[in-house]
Amino acid sequence: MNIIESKPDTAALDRIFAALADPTRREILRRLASGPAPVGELVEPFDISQPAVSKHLRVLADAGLVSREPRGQQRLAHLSAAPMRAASDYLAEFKAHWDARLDQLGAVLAELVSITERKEHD
Amino acid sequence: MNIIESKPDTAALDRIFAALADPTRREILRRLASGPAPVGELVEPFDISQPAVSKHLRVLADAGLVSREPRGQQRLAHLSAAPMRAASDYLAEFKAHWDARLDQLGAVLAELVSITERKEHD
DNA sequence: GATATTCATAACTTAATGGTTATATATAAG
DNA sequence: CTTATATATAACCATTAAGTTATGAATATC
Repeated sequence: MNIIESKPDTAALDRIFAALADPTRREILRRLASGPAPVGELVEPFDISQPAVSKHLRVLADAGLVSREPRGQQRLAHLSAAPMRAASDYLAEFKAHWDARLDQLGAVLAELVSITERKEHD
Repeated sequence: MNIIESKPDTAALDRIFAALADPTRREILRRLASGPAPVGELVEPFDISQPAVSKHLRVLADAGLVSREPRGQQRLAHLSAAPMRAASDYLAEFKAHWDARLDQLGAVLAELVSITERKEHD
């Protein structure tokens, strides 16, 4: 079986979605999108302790969403967005359904067209 | 502020991602993608109790991912995928980062910068 | 080498999650 | 009207999660 096309094992999706379910972690990811940062810098914007941020970073790293790079006495966190693709691919399976209202709209339009056509045939 | 373009409040994203973080719930959603189903039918494929499934359905409903329709003595669960769009939109912010080649390029550039800086300090 | 800085880890608390069994409620069927 | 079926809810248990404070380990600085 082709690794490239294989579906991600569900445990990986578990970790990715769980990591994304926390607003602090999403903020951290957003910050990292603009470049790597040491832990201290990631603590600043939040009203939580440094160990709390370190724990969030561990959750993100376990999900594969950040990598760590020792840099002197600090440890830079890098965004590693690749696993998000698995999450995005999962959601894409439902795209057809979240356009359902468009489908409904389509039905309404079809009905209107139908009515219009009937009128035209009067 | 335009409701249509407003970003989803973070609590909504919390619930959506958390709902998606459980493999049983993802299986339920996949089943519902092929049409509404009563609770009993959703229990069958799993080795867990009916109340457990009812609780999963409540989590999914709280996230807006399923709606319930009483139908006689059963309660049909319908997929309601619209909120997934918010999750998908969130992930889309990172698309530029999850391309593997861009990641590698980024790493290479970082390395070059690192080397350059070291040289500058010589 | 002593001290400061940066971060991780340990130990703990509280709350949330996912499961269970037992039971209640509502509708359907006899 | 009684009984069966479908589902929800309650009460409980074990595990995980998110936070805390205290402390340890590694690196930088004086």
